[in-house]
Amino acid sequence: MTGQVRTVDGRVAGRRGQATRQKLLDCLSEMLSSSPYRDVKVIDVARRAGTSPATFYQYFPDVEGAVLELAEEMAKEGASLTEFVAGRSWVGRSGWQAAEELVDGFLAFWRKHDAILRVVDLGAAEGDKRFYKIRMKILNAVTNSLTDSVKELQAKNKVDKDVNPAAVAGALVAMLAAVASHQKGFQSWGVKQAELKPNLALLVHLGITGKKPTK
Amino acid sequence: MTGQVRTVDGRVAGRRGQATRQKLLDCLSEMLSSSPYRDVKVIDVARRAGTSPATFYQYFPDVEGAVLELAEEMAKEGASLTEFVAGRSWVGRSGWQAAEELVDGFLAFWRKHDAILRVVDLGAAEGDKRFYKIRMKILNAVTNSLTDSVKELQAKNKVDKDVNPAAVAGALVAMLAAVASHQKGFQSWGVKQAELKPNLALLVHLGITGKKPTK
DNA sequence: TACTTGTCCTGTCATGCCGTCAGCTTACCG
DNA sequence: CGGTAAGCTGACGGCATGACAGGACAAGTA
Repeated sequence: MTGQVRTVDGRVAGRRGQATRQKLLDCLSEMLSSSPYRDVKVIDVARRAGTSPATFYQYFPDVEGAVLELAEEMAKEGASLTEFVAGRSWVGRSGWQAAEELVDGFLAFWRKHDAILRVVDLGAAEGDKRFYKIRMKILNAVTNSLTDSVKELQAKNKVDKDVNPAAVAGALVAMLAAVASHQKGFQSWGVKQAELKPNLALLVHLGITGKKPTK
Repeated sequence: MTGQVRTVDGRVAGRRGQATRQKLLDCLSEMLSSSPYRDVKVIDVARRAGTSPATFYQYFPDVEGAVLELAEEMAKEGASLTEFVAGRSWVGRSGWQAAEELVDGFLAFWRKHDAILRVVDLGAAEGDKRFYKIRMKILNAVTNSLTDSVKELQAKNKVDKDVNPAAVAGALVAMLAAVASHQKGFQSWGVKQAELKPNLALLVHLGITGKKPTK
């Protein structure tokens, strides 16, 4: 599709160029993890990458542009979240297992990419369509899959008709995302990591099936 | 307690000073609603308030400092969220009503303060203890109240013993907060405002009581 | 080896925001 | 009316931004 990586002024980036570009992205990612988004400056990223601000501007229009690039990378990896939902059974013992694995996978993914996800979340909440789309891309796979699960259960009369599958699925996914980005916050309520997971799985199971899980 | 409002250099602010200070806060609030947090500059806020940057720095150490002030204001108002939970019964028909009203109140509060809440969320997620505390202050009231409700139901053997009340309450509150800040996002999944609320209430009810509501 | 070509990087510069200070104006009080 | 403290701003050094032209470098060619 897009194929070649291009600089801001239109040239195609070669081997060396792509390396510097990637190094800048890596350094930006580190900076995002260690300092507030608002304080991440082009000059700092460039310095850390052992290059100059001018070089940065050759590959990205601004900090936000580079962040979008990072986010796209992550979104690709996020496709793997689907495997925790697609084609799973939500009845009986396997339903509980599905819930547990979904929670596990979600929290792990979020923890791994927390810095960039914070920024994506902010951008999306501020109404920036580019960030919004990326957030969708990550969450859609899971949400749609869960939506289908609920619809199926509805068809079998195992879930009430007045439940809106998309609303429930979306809310559960939002819950997982929110809990994941504030994982530390739960410790101050006296909730430990290990305790959090089964309780989240319980909520997911309850939400999808309307019933308590059989463990 | 604190009593007087003070300038950065230690003087007490009088009538006129407080007015300017408040005007700066108001303008900052507007700016936060209309442009990305990263792009909110002191000079813009000052200009909008019809004053100079130097004046801004007389009352606030920086943009973040002023935002904290706004957040504190909001947190005070957030205390009113308690009324949607404290002393409510979660059994039978009134349980459903409690869930519905909690969801309603929460969404309304979030929609009203979305701009500042975005920033507080970001700050908290980035590990800034000041923002973190404010977020706590708002959510704690609701979370603790819900936690108590679950504990009560557990004491009456209406909820399983292996449920961690704090974890469930925290997760539900996080869900409400997350859904509230991405309300627009749900529309692209084909979920309308009006449909969202009852489904959220359902999830809350399921989470607290473990049972489907009787409407 | 010398020359050419296109990629890659940086020095430099105009612009604009940051954050501080000295100093001016305004309000209040005896 | 003079003193005092509050209130505001112009001005300034410092730093980030973003654009450009030109130098460094690698690879291919003769």
